Parts: sequence; structure tokens; C-alpha cells
Amino acid sequence: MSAVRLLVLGMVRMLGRAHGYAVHRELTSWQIDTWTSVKPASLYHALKQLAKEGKLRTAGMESSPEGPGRTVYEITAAGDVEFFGYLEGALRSIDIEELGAGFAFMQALPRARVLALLREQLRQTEAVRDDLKTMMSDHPVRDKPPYSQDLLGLWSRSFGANAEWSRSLIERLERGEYSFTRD
Amino acid sequence: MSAVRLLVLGMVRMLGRAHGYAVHRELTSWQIDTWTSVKPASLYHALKQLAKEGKLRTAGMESSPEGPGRTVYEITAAGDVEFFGYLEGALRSIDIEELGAGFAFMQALPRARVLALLREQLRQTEAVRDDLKTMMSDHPVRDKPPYSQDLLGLWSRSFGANAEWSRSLIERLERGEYSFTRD
DNA sequence: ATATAACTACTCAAGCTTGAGTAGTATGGA
DNA sequence: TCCATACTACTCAAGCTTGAGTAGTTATAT
Repeated sequence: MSAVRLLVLGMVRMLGRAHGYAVHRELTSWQIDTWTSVKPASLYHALKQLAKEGKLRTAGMESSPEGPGRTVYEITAAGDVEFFGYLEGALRSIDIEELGAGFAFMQALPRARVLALLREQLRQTEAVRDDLKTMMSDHPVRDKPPYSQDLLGLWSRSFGANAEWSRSLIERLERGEYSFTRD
Repeated sequence: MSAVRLLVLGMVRMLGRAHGYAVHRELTSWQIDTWTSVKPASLYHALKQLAKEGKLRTAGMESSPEGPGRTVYEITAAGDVEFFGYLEGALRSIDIEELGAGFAFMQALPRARVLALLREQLRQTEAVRDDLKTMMSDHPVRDKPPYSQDLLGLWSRSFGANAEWSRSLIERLERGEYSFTRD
């Protein structure tokens, strides 16, 4: 799963009704482009695809004062289910882009659920980091491609940094920071 | 650019002649799957595409003792140019997957060139990390989606970890570790 | 003897991504 | 006034990715 579907579904859900350009505009205002790349064409594709799958419904065409007509979308019941599925997956994900997208929408879940998911994601991330470290010491230092020991080091550092972030986020959530609509 | 083209081109170049399954087998033996995902179908697509573009040439069909016939590829002069282009791009890239793929093939360049490229990639990575940190302090702490401050923190930590790795790699290269065929 | 799993080698279709393009409206400056 | 730029809103085609499938061969165990 790429983060785009979650982002599109979540944004339409949050806005109530939205056309493609509005979704793009909002995501851009979130400065999503600094941490993941969401090109307009991908958003439009995701909207169409989600509509085709019945996760979104087209709520008519508006002709806006400025510019061409636009297709307005709303989320469906099936879309809501899909959204929460993606959201839970993202908050558990060791992929930094997915995790980021999930985090952005976390207020849709109760605090306790977010904490449970993030604790699992932390456990997973640390497990991967440790596995990579173990593989690293299993690898004799070999001065030839692909220099696996160093490559494993690059990735274990990266997962280590992500784990630190998750740990500090979990602590802040436990201290009662951030507000949740469903608490 | 995804890392797949570099990986395929580099592997065919390194092996001299290779069919799709051999490329996949070698990359798997590199445990490339621990740090990037290269699914067989992507490799076959890349081989065909590179052949179509004249970067690879098909050097006949072999019928192997075990299993079906296989198409053997060789790199062309244009492919060699492409390879070095990708390689230099990858060693300068702030994308961890590209950087990893470039690093795996670094022995194809002289040590001094690798050092120059990695110094540039370190500079770039640190610049991005610092930009993200600056943006973070520009963002008032706002308890609402998408929690930009925290998201920026996640990414700056990640780039920070990558920068540390690059710095230590550069040091090892300066101390004369790793051997280079073209020195 | 036999089935079942693993290996060899690739193909296909559906979906995803993206640079480029289209087309109209508004806006600001010379 | 007129030109260039930017904004609104989306489309298209080419290429990329991937789960699943195909089809034969060989080892493994029962």
C-alpha cells in the first residue's frame, strides 16, 4: 500500500465533500511534499480508482466560478471501513512514509488505540533494526560488492532513528499530549 | 529514477552476459531484499525496457539443461554510459535506496570520484536535515493534523541518521579502506 | 513408487506513477 | 492596454510495479 490512497481517502473524509484540486490544495498546505511525493496525477488516479471500487461516490459536478468544471467526491460506508483499515496499517507500519501519513490522521482513532498501534510499530521497527545488526555481525567484512555489512549498517541506523521518534511520540501520547475527538 | 535500472544494468555489466533469472539470483544473493524490494517481474521489465532503448542487447537465446529457454543480455556502449550516469546520480542521492544501490557498485569508479560524490551527498543530506529542522521551529506547535512539527522531526532524524552513515563511510574511504579496480 | 516441495525461467494483467499537456480565468505590472 | 505569469482543474500516454500464474525439472521424503 502506498500512502496516496490513505491520504486521499482521509482528506475527502475530513473535508466531507471535495474535488481533486481541493484535495491537492489541502495536502499541499500540509506540506506533504516535504516528506512524501504526491503528484496531482496520482491523486486524480486514486480518486477515480476509489470511486470505481465504491469507496468514494461522485457527488455531482460543480462548475466553479473560476476555471473548468470539477467532480466532487464523498466517502461511502465502504470507504470509511477502508480508511480505518489503511489507517491502522499505516500506524503499525515500519515504512516511514506510511507511518507519517497514518500519524497525520491519528485523531480519527481513540488515543488508546493509537498507542497500541504505535507500540506495535515500535516493537517491529526495533526488531528489524536488531535483525539487521545481527546480520551485520554475521557478515564477514568483505571488501567487495555489495559491501553488505555497510549497507546493513545504513539501514539499521535508519530504523534506529525511526524507533527513537516513535518512542518519544509514544511518551508524549502517554503524558496526555495531543487531543482526540473520539475520547 | 528507481534503483532497479541501476541494479539491473550494473549486474549485467558485472556478469558480462546474463539472463533474467541469473540477475535475480545474484541480486538475491546480495540480500538486496533486506534493503530494497526487487520483485522478479520488475527485473524482467527493466531488462526488456533497457534492451528496447539500446542500453542492453540480447545475446541470443540459450536453452538451459534445467528449465525453459532463457534470453541472455549484454551491456552496450550506450548502456555503459547510462550505468555511469545512474551510478553518479545514486552516489549523490539523498534517497537511501538509491544511495545503497550506488554504494554497492562504487568500485566501478575511482576512489577520488566516489569521495567527491559522497561528500556532495553528505552536504545535501545535511542541508535537507537542517532545512527540516528550521521548518520545524517555524511551525507553531499546533495540536491538529497533520502535526507538521512532529512529522518534520521524523524526517529530519531520518536524514540525520543517513548523514552520520555517510560521514563515517567517507572517513573510512579517506583512510584507504575498500579497494578500487580503477585506481 | 509417488507426491510434494523447491528450483528454473519467465509472462500477464491490473493497477500505480509521472512528466507533459490542455484549457480557461484571473492578476499584476509596464 | 496588453502581455506574462500564476491559478484552477484535470487528462493522457508511457513507463513502472506487483501478485499471480505457467510450465517444465529436480530433489526429498514417505
